[in-house]
Amino acid sequence: MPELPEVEFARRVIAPVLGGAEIVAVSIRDARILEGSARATEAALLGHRVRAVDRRGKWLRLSLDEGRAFSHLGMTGKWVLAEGDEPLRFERLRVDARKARRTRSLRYLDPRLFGRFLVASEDIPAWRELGPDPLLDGVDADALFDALQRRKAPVKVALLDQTLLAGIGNIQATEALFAAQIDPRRPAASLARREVGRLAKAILRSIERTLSLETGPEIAYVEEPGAPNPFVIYGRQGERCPRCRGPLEKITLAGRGTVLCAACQR
DNA sequence: AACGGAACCTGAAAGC
DNA sequence: TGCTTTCAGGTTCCGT
Repeated sequence: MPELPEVEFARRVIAPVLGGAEIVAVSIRDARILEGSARATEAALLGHRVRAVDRRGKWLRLSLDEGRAFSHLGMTGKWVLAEGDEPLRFERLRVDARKARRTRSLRYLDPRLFGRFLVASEDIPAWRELGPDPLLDGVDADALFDALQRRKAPVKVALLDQTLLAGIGNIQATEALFAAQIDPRRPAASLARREVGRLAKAILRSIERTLSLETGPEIAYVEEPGAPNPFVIYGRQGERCPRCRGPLEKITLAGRGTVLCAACQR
C-alpha cells in the first residue's frame, strides 16, 4: 500500500496521538520488523515524550525527548488507532501514548513483515539520503532534468530511486508517466527539458490526487480488497486507454509491473 | 559500475 | 469445492 500519499496519511493518523504525548506502553508482538533488539527498542520508547512526527518520502520519523525512531511501512504496513484492548490481525507493534490524561493505542499492522521499525540516536542514513520530497519541497523541474540527464536507466526505474525524489513508488511512477505521456522505458537521459517539465507537474498532481482520496477520519487505505481501483491506468491492463481508447498493456521494468499505453506514451 | 533476478514474507485472487 | 499458481504499492543482496 504505502507510497508517499499513504505514508502521509499514516503520519496524519499518528501525529495527533503521539505528538506531545508520553509513551506509556510498548508491546512488540513480532521482532522481525525491528532492526535492533526488542529490549533496546522498548527501552528507547517507553517513558519518553514524542516531540514531533515527520515524514520524508516513505519514511516516518518520531523525534523523542531523547533519540529518534523510524518507521517504514514496507509493502503492507499501516498504523491504525485501536479502540479496544485486543490485538488486531497482523499486529506487530503496539504503542500506547498519554496526552492530557488520555491514553490512546496505536498499532502497527503488517502482514508481510517487509516494514521496519528502528530506534537511533540521530537521523539514519536512509533518511538523510532521501532526495527532495514532492509534498514538502515541491518538484523542481530543472533539478529533476539535471538528475535524469545523468542516468541511462529507464525513466521509470530512475523515478523509483529514493535519492532522486523521495516517496515515488510503482503506482505513482506509472500514473505520472502516463499523465506526462512519456514511455516508461525511455532512457532517463533521453527526456527533453519540456518533457521533464510535464513529468514534474504530473508527479505532484498524481500524489496530491491520491492523497485527496484518503479522506475522513476513517483509517483505511485506498484500494483495500473489494474497493474500486481509484487509479487512472495502474491495475488496468487489458482495459482501454482513457485518453486514446487504445489498449493498456503491462510490461516488467526492473522487476516491477508497469502499465502503459504505447500509443500515447512516447 | 550496472543490471537482472532472487530473497525477504504472507494473503488474496485467479486459474484449473 | 479445493488445490495450485500468480501476484502484490518496497528494499536489499548477490552473482554476472
